[in-house]
Amino acid sequence: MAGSPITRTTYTVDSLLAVTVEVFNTRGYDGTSMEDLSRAAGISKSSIYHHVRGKEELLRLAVGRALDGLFAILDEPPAVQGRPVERLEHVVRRTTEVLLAELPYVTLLLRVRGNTEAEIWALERRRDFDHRVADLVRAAVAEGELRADVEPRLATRLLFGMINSIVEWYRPGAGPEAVDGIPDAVVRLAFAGLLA
Amino acid sequence: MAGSPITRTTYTVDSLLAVTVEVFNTRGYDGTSMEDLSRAAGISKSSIYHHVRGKEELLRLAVGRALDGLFAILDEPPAVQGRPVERLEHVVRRTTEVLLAELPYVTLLLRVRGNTEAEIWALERRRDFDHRVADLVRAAVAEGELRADVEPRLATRLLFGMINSIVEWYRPGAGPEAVDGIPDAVVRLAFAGLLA
DNA sequence: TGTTGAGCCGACCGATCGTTCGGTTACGCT
DNA sequence: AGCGTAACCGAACGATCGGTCGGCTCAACA
Repeated sequence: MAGSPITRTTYTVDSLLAVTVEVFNTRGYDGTSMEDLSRAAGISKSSIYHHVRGKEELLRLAVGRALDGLFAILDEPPAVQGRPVERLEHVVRRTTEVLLAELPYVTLLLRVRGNTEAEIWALERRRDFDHRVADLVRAAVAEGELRADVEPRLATRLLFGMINSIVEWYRPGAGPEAVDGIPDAVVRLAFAGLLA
Repeated sequence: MAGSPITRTTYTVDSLLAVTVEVFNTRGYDGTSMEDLSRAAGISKSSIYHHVRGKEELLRLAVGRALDGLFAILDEPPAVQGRPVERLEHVVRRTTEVLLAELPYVTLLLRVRGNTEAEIWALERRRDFDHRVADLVRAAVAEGELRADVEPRLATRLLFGMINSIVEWYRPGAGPEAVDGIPDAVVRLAFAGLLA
């Protein structure tokens, strides 16, 4: 009932967004001009305005997609039932997986600083996500499952700082097997540390 | 032989740089106009060009300062002698301390993406730093002091991703005692993990 | 006290910014 | 075949960009 089964040469909002996010991530949002986008998309600058209201809407759509993926994790069954430490491990592993699956969108999300209205909205949703994870860490500490000599809020920040830093260096390419090792490594280092 | 001992109301390159870096960090480098800088510094736009060649030189000076602080760590005695795992722990702790001490400059450094010449130069120096730390991790693994089931390069990236993420949330204010806890927490989580 | 230059200024430059607008093309539907 | 409109275009808009220029001010010094 949707798109034609034949060749598709025209842009949808989604396919335009995919091109846009790549440019945003390499040039930076402020460093990207609408002409940069038009050149990357292969259509004229003014044609972009046929699909979206403007530059900031492209940003809002992109970070919204990343946030939707991350928040969906918190509603997955293993994230809402069981021992807190196991729920936390699930969230940690799945967050890493979603970050890798939606890499360009999450990358853009993590670079938002809050200068425009869309960015402030994204920061608020991110903070909400962080708070819900911090609650999980607190619960695990209360159960005696996690060390109590590091503040839960601080531990949460460092933990997700580690996960989020993946966007700084990971580039897909080799194959799907390269991805699989990363969530495991994250969970191991996060819970058991570097020491042998 | 240097500056007059009396009141100083005029700008030096350093004091101008301090103002500049704050603006760069809140607005972003591309999002900061020279008029933004002139407004924050309280002098006219053209006066800035009396102190520096232009916008990019301000960026180069700022990230250079951050890099100098980080590289100095690798030359400290505890970083060059002793068991690899102890040398690594020293580098981890000191990197966290330098990051906190030079917070605005390191923050700016970590946001560089490599679009201008100054940014490419900064990225190259960062990569050099990372490689030297990764060598340390490899040495510790070879000695059997660190777990061997996570690739040294990956472990290094995640470890320093955790440290570097501090710039995303830490804001000085409360007092010096708030800072002291962070390097300890980083070392504990990095080497021993979250588990109780 | 006359001179010098560091420090600063307003006015202005060409280029580029995000956006708008009127108009053209070509495909889907009847 | 003919119509409607999604998709696209070139040209231009005012605003703002980073940077330049000639000149002003005033403290330091000979």
